[in-house]
Amino acid sequence: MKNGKAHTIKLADFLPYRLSVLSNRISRAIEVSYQDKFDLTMPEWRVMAIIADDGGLSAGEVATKAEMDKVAVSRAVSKLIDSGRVDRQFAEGDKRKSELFLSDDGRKVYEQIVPIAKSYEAEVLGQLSADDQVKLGQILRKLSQIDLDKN
Amino acid sequence: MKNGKAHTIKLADFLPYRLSVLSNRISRAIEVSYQDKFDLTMPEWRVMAIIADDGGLSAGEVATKAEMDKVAVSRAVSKLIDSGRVDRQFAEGDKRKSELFLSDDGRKVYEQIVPIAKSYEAEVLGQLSADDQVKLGQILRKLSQIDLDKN
DNA sequence: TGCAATTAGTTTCACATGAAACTAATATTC
DNA sequence: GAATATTAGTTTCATGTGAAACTAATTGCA
Repeated sequence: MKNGKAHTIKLADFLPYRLSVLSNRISRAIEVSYQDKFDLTMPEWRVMAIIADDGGLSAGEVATKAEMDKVAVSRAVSKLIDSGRVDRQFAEGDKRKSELFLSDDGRKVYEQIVPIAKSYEAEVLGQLSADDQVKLGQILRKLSQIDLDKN
Repeated sequence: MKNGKAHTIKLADFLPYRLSVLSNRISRAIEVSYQDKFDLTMPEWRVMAIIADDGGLSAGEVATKAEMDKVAVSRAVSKLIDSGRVDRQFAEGDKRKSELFLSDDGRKVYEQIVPIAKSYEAEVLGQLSADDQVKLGQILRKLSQIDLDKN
């Protein structure tokens, strides 16, 4: 996985590009499967998935957990509230802070999308041996610790 | 790397999500490093990288090689021509078909970005042992063969 | 206790992008 | 040779998103 010359690059061998193309292809396929059916974008899906796992989170906490920009979370939450899939209260101790929950509708949609999403994941993982699946998990865990800020 | 219950999902363990977050973080870091400095977007960079490797390609061929949408390639090419980094001719045998080349300016920009991009790649790969780097390459190659269209 | 700094989340503006429709050129068929 | 289908690439329109600025509420400090 080495790129030869110092001043040329082969995108096909460039790790960031390969990761990006693969990831986009997988994510896009999953998104296409639910976006029309449920009138739901990927940011909205991710917010729902975080809230389903842990009701009562603030928008800021969702942003942190989902590794999403707070603006994106804010927009997704607004749309989810408008569509009746998420309910919002404000914390008693801090009126700025929202507390987000899936509504009944939201949970129904969530529970319908989960098996779809999982079947895609299974299909992807099905390309790999059990050993390679474990290995991939380990590698992704290591890589996800990286801090690439160059300040 | 298994998600337990059939109707719930933990994003943190969901492979497509993990790939997406990791990939976006890496790609974003690289993009930030050149976009202001060179007034260049990621689609433009990718087009340049493909053309640098193989001058005289058509826009359609670039789209195929870069796994990019033809509209995105068209837009990137237009901007690269406007900024004087790419030259375009049209094929003698087919006036619809463009033939794209990096200009001198384009090649200079390209040669400045390549080491930056490679240093990010090296930093990412530096998180892994040599064995794991090889393994990751194998796994990505396998996964990239997947066809997720569900028609 | 009042004021400045900080925080939680929202909105604005400009630009990017997805989807569809379009133009011009070529290939195919009759 | 003409008409139709297809291809290469572009443009239009609507929506999403990045960056910055904003509002309201809370915290910290003098």
